[in-house]
Amino acid sequence: MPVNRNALIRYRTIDQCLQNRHKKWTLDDLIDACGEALYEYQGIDTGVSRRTIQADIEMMRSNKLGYEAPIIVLDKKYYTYSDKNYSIANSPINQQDMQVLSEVSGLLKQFKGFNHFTDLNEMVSKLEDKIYTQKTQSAPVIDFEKNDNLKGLEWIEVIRKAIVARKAISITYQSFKAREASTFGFSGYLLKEYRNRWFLLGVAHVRNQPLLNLALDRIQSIATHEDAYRENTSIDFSVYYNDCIGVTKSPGQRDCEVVFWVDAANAPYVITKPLHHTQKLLSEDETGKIFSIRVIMNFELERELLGFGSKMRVLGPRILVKQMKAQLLKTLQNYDTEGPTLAADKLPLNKIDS
DNA sequence: GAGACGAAGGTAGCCTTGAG
DNA sequence: CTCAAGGCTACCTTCGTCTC
Repeated sequence: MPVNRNALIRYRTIDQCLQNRHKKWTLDDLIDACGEALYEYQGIDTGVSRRTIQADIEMMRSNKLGYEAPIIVLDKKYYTYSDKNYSIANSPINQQDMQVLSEVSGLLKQFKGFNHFTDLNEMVSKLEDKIYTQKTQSAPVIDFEKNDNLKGLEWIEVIRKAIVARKAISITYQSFKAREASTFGFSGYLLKEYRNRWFLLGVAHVRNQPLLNLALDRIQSIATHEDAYRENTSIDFSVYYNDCIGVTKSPGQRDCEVVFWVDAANAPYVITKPLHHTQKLLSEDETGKIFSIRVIMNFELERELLGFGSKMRVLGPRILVKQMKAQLLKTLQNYDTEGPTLAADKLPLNKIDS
């Protein structure tokens, strides 16, 4: 909504007049006050018409500028605010913005409960907390895990725009394994967050290239690309990650039943925060509980399970048990045998050591 | 950089409506 | 009858774009 400078001067003047409750303000008083203000700030000495001030009051009363000023007329001629604390200058962000945020928050709420929209729950809570903070000017009451220093966050917006506009992009990328960065055309389909790290799924413009998963922190630059966007015709991303923990997944990989035991003290953590939405409780006794999940075997699954250390034992499938054993043996060896060390004077001094 | 031009938006004036 | 509110429209101003 375009508002010119003169109009803003008039709104502020009317606001200041109506805040001064020692004087009774008629329409003519407001016209005079606005005329004076325009002369003072803009050198305009032609005054301002009755109709213009009426329109200004109407505009201030409306929500078009987010003011919704409670202007009332007493005794058929005296203008005042019904709320003596009201001022158009009080809004930390304008009320229209607030309303838009509230509406968006309400809209996102509708998606709560759908599995593939679970990420939105978090966003809605963040949004609501932000809005609450703006409304009350108090400190946030929800603190979310975040890592502002994470590399690659700057690419999120440019990638999101490219996906929405269905435009191919040119990405310069260097994986942790690669010695040198390479540049290629890319059609992005999905931005995905896992454990505070962002990934981009799509296809590189190389012949017969399968679906590729790029970590945003390894992207060095993004530019526009002349190639036509390659549409995603085969993958339904709303269910693509349903059989998987994390983001690592190769095409054609089949899920399997992973069975694991968790000790009695830690089982409640697994019950209240399931490793996967397919998690089932198979059996329990006083020592612990046995669960199963149906997922594909990948790096993230292994890492998740290893994270429980001695509190968990994988029971199946056999190949995973073997892998876990091998990893844990290697972990033990890392502590037992001669390995990398840090000179004593470089070690941080912790109270707990002394 | 200056001037011409058109589009968009702002303002004024006239008018009607409706409440008290 | 008075006055606030608001619809309609002509005119004015401002701003961006184009051309020289």
